[in-house]
Amino acid sequence: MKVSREQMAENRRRILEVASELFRDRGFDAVSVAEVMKAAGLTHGGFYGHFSSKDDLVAQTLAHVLAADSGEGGDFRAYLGSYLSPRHRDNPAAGCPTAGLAAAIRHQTPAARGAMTEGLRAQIARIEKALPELDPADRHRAAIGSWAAMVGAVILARAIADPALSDEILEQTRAWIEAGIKDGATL
Amino acid sequence: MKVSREQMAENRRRILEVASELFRDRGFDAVSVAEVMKAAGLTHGGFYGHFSSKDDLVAQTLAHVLAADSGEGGDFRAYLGSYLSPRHRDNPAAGCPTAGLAAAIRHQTPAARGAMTEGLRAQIARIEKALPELDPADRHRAAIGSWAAMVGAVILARAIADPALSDEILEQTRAWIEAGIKDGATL
DNA sequence: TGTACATCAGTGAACGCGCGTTCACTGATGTAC
DNA sequence: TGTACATCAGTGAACGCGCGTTCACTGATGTAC
Repeated sequence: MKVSREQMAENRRRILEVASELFRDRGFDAVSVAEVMKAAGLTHGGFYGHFSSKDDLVAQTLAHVLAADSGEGGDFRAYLGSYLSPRHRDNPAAGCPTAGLAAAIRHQTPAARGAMTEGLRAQIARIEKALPELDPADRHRAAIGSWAAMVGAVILARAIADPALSDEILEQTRAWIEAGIKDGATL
Repeated sequence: MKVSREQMAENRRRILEVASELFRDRGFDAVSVAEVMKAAGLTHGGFYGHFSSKDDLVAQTLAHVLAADSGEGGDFRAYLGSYLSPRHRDNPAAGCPTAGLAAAIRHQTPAARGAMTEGLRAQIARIEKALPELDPADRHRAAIGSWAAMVGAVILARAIADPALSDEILEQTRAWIEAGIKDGATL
C-alpha cells in the first residue's frame, strides 16, 4: 500500500519525532526499531525505506532534535530555573536531549558524534547570547561552565534514588550557577 | 574443578574488578556476562555461582567501585585538574565511575540506584572536606555545583568529535569552578 | 597423620528469546497517453 | 478529463545472531574418621 509523497515525508518526520522521545526516555539500546515504528503507527518492515540502519536512525534523530533545540534565546535565569527543575528531571522524553543522551553518544557512530558536536557548539553560543552583561572572555567561560553544571546536575539528579537529595542537587546547582554569573569581575 | 575458598573469593573480586572497567569503558548493555567472565579468566557458566543475575552484577559492581572511590582527601585544586584532564577523558575504563555510568543508572535496578545514591552522598561530603576555607553553607553549595560541573564536563568532552572543543570544555569548566571557589563571599 | 568420600566451584553445551535486518508481496499513487 | 499501467511505500513472515540463563558433569577441596 503505497502512500503519497507528502504522507511519506510526514511518516518520516513522525518516526524521527517518536524516536527522539523514546531514545531520550529509555536510551538507544533499550528501544527497538520495531518499537519506534509501532509508536509512529507503522510496521517494522518499512523502516529500511526511510533509514539505512538503526545507527542511521540514531544519527538522524540526534541531528533532528539537536537542531530543533534552538529554543529560548531569552532570559538565562528563567531557562536555568526550568532546566534545573523537578519537572524537567522527571520528564526525560520531553526534555533536553543532551542531558538524556550525551553519555550514550560516546558509543555511537561518527555521524552521531558529529551531530552532538554541532549541537554543543550551538548551545554554548546560545547561552553566551543570553549573558550579554558579561565581557566576552568571562561570557565564554560562564557559558561552558554553566552548561556543564546544568547537564551534570540533571544527570545526577536522575540517577539517584533519594528524592530529597535529588531536589537538593538541582537547587544547589542552580544557586551555584546564579552566583557564578552574578558578578563577571570575580571570574 | 572446585577451587579453594580463598581462590573463590579472589575470583569474585577479580570479576567485580574487570566488570567495573568494562562497564565504565563500554556501558552496561554493551558488555556481556560471558565477556566479563572471560576477562576474569573464567568461563561464563560459573557466573551464577557468584551472582544471581547480570543486574545483580551491575548493582554489586557499582557498590564496589563507588565505595572504593574514596581517593584523594587532599587538595581540591589538584583533584579538579586531574579530573578535568584529557588523560581522564580518554581513559574511561580507569576513570571516575560516576562520569562513565551515572547516566545509565537511570535504567538500572533499585539496588544499583541505591549504590549510586550513597556514592554521590559520599562524594559531596569528600569535596566539602576538601574546601575548608569556605563557610558551611557556601561549602555545601560549592561542593554540589562543582561536582555537577565536573561530571557534566567530562561527559560532554567524551561525547563530541572535535578534540579542540573537547579540550576547551575541560579547560573552561576548570577555570569556571576555580573562580567559583576562590571567593566564598560572592556566593 | 593418613585415608575415603561428600561437597561444590568451575566447565561448556544447550535453551529460548528478542533483536536488527531481509524479502516476496500488496495495492494506492501518479504518470503517460 | 479519463483510462492503463509502472512505480514504490508499507506489510508481515522469516532469517541469523548474540544474549542471559540453565544444567549435567568434572575433579579438586576439605572434612569425618
